[in-house]
Amino acid sequence: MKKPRLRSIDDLAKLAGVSKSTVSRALNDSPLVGVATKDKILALAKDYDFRPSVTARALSTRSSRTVAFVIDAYDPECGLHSPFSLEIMGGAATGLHELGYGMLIVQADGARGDWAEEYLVSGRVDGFILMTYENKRRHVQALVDLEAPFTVWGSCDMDPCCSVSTDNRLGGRLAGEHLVATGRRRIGFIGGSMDDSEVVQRLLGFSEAVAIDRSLHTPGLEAFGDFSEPSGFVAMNELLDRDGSVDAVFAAGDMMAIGAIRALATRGRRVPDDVAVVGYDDLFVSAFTTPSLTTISQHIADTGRTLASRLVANIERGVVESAVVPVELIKRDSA
Amino acid sequence: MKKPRLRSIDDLAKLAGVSKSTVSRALNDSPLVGVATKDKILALAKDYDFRPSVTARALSTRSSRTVAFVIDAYDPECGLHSPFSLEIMGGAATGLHELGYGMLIVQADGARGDWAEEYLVSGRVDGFILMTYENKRRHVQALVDLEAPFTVWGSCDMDPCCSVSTDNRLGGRLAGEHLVATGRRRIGFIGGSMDDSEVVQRLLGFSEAVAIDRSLHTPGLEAFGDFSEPSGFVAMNELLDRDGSVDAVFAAGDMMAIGAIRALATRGRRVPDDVAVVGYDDLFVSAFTTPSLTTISQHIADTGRTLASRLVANIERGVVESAVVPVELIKRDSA
DNA sequence: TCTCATTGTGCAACCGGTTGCAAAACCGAG
DNA sequence: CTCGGTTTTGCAACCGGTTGCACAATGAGA
Repeated sequence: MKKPRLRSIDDLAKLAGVSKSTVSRALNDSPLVGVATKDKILALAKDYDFRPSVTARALSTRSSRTVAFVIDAYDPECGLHSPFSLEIMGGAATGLHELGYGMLIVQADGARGDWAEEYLVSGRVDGFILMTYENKRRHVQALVDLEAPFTVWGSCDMDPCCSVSTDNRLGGRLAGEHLVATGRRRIGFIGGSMDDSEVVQRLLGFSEAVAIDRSLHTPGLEAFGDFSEPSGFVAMNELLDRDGSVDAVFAAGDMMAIGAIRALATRGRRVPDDVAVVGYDDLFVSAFTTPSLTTISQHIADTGRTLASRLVANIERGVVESAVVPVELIKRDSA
Repeated sequence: MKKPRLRSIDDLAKLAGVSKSTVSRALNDSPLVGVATKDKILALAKDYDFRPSVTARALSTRSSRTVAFVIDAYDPECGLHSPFSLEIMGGAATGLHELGYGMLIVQADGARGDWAEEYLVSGRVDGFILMTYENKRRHVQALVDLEAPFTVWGSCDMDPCCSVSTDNRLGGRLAGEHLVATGRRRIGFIGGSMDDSEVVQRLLGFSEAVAIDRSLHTPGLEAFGDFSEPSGFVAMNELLDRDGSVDAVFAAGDMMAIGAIRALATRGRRVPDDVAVVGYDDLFVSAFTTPSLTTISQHIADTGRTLASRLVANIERGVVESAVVPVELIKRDSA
């Protein structure tokens, strides 16, 4: 039998011999419909493969069931080129889908906060997942001003603010302890900017671990990049120039660790024999570098899902609660 | 002066002392409004920072100005873990934004084609960008059956079908020629599945280049993976077991090339001194591997933009026209 | 001054759902 | 059989835009 396409809830209503309100209620599993009627309507809907218009629904309910995943286009750590952001995004997409939400990709221009209104006020999205380091305060402020539901990756001291972050201090300590335990004597640190509290915490934890013997790490043995690979390359060279006896480095991001390894290779140092390298993030590629990278895992995919579920909780129930996902040392070949 | 938030076009109409139709036309830059009226309305809109509801607009015009970027969750080359897909996605997001479209991330389940209806029929999106290898035919067929506008990455012989691909044969030839020119004598090939026409073409071009001297490459010197890094690792080991005198490999994907390099390192072969490696794709990370990867660039970001612009052309003007983006050899350290 | 185009503007229907409220249907108890 | 209460159902308004069509205003030509 030929089944004409059902355009709207009205068509389905006619077919079932009821009113559109009843159909609407049946499709939303409302208790205000009789069981028999509901079953009949649902069977019919399934039979005709009917899909109600999400647009109409959105207009009527003033909620789009869509959120924006915002990445700062020019942020080296969080831009569209950053493997880290992209992996978080994957996790978030999965989480949102499970919760029945769609995910829109938005590239924010660091300069203007205007994107927030563009997407929220126009009703395109119900909330935001924010992925940014460099302009975090500005972006968060824009969202707070708008009273928009959002979650943000990384620690955030603003209020109200639902952040999902990891225990950076613990991560730093795990890295330091591992290097100390494997007998390293001169351990350097490569960070992102010290304006970034993530970096500060990682360094802090790292220092604690190393502090059992002050000779292991001196404050001078630190260099800073921007989380990008080339900046890790540069930073490693700086460290080597400053102190040729370095026998280990802890980099606060895997891409920088990878850059450091490249610098070491260029200067003929073997990893891990001459210099051990520990990274931070556990990117997808980090298992496949040569040598594979020992690193602190932030369980990126889980983090993405958490960002998703917290945001939905905020949108639907007004719950604003930050989360901390666990970190873990992943032992591979580089240290 | 305090500016109350304008909820709708009606509010703005009252403010301007005109009807909502006029406001609607003014905002859409219709020629049916007087210039003076239009200017006045636009000024007012700007002043009050008014954003019309995209939802209402979508309902009325039956177009969401949103497209879905579909990735096959379980496809090793195109899943959410594939750097290649993610980079294309970045390009597509940029292109779509420039064209005033939003991009929704959809993870398709290879098994069911059901996602297409879910998103199109419900009016969530106007079209699809398809990123898949393994289930390409099935997915494309689903879209064709729905008469949905879409563009697909990679060659596609189905009709109607707007594909954006690269000249794989030329790419393969460039790789082969480079290896021959640098004096390699025993050149292996690592492909994805031969069911994949991309791979077939790359091998074909490669063979042409190498054919000037049949001894350079023998049909037996081929191994196949699935574009993932571990599969490249395995394939490289196979080649080495089969013929220890291999002095070069062309891998049909960068992740496999990276896996091959790891295998070579494990077995104590130096790259490029003992064995040269050429990849395919020019991923973001390929510049940062150790050694950095010589590869065939597909200009991934441009490709993403092209996917976007073709799709929009299809949606808005019904134009279905495939595109081929140029390839280029990027010389780095691995060959 | 009167016509007739030519613009410019407004009315009202429509897009396809949701939902408050009234009314109908049903039920058991008295 | 009537009554009061509990389900079920339907009507109609609403969400916030777009657009066909009728009508008003304007200006040029006769």
